[in-house]
Amino acid sequence: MCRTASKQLLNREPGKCKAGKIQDWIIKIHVNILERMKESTVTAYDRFLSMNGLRDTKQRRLIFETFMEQNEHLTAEALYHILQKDLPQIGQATVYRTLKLLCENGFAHELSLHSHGGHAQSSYFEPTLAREHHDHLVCTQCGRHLEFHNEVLETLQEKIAEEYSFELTSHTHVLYGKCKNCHS
Amino acid sequence: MCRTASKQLLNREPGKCKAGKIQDWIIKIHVNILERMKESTVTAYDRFLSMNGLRDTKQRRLIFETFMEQNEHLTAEALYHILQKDLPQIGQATVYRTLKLLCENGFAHELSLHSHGGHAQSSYFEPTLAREHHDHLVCTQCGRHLEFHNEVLETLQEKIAEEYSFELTSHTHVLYGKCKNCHS
DNA sequence: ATAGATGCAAATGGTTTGCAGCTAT
DNA sequence: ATAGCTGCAAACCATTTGCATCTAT
Repeated sequence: MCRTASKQLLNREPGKCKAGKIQDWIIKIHVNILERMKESTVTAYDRFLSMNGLRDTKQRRLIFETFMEQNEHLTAEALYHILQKDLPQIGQATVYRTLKLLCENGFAHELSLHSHGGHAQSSYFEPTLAREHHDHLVCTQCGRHLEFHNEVLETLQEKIAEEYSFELTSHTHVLYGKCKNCHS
Repeated sequence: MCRTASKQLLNREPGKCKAGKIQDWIIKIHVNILERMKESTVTAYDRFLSMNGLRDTKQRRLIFETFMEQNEHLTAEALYHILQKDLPQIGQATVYRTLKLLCENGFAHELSLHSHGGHAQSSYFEPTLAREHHDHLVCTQCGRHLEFHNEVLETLQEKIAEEYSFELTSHTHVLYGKCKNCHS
């Protein structure tokens, strides 16, 4: 049982044999890395504030921390509702202003996951943090969204940009369709 | 001179030699194909109207024709201004309504080329017509946009969708960066 | 003390909608 | 005749902004 390929490592119960121990280490290291990243993000945030003469206010700090804890993207409105639990008098404008600030400084980025125009539809925000870059699959029926990442695709994009002498800074890539549950 | 590679065919003056003649034919055929496509689009439009009990009004026809002549994507507003020259009393609402109708029925599609949220920014529309599918490169500095098409990328998207059991219907793929002129 | 941040309410602006009158069928 | 269209103006709605007030520095 302990001879199984490393591929299967992560499906095992920990501590059962040497492989189990290795798995424990891996998990420990992983958690550690995440912790460090979080720490360094907070540090980066502090440095960012002081370097730009921006004030460390109660609401700004709370928005930053609450937002960074999210591992799913969410709308400004949704974040606002979460924040209200901790600080009832917080204003929507402050949330929007702070989110914008975070986006402009690499702590967050904004996504438009709606397939097409219509009434203004709210955009989503996600923390840049420890998360790898990813793009999205959106179900046009139930609205569910999945994330995907494909290295070949990323490389391809860079090549295309190069071909047109573009200095690539970001991209939007959303695939729309019907998800497993929604196409009969 | 007539021995040049076919690659160079299109840069030559027509009718100078055999290759010139071939070029003339190619152009003729190409124009012909475009004509036919245009014709069949108009026919499809007529059929679409009658099959759905929709009326063939002056404004609807004009919007359709004017829009289909565009070979660059444009905003509803821009189209509205063009239309006003031919039919001054036309209303924005009619333009929006018709554009929506065209999108819903495969004659047009809508693009959001703005990198990120902010105030509602207008989306672009482009005729489906004879144009191949393409995606966009947008310069975040000067706003210029280029089109690109990459078959590998398209195939890759299909594979990704398949991997997640998604029935793909459309996608948004925009690369943002600085164009040749804008990055010093 | 004071530049900067906040909360409120009003403004924005692309797009949609209600409605009374118009027009293809 | 009548169901569908149109133009107008008002409504929508996510986001931004002006401003008086508050607060980190």
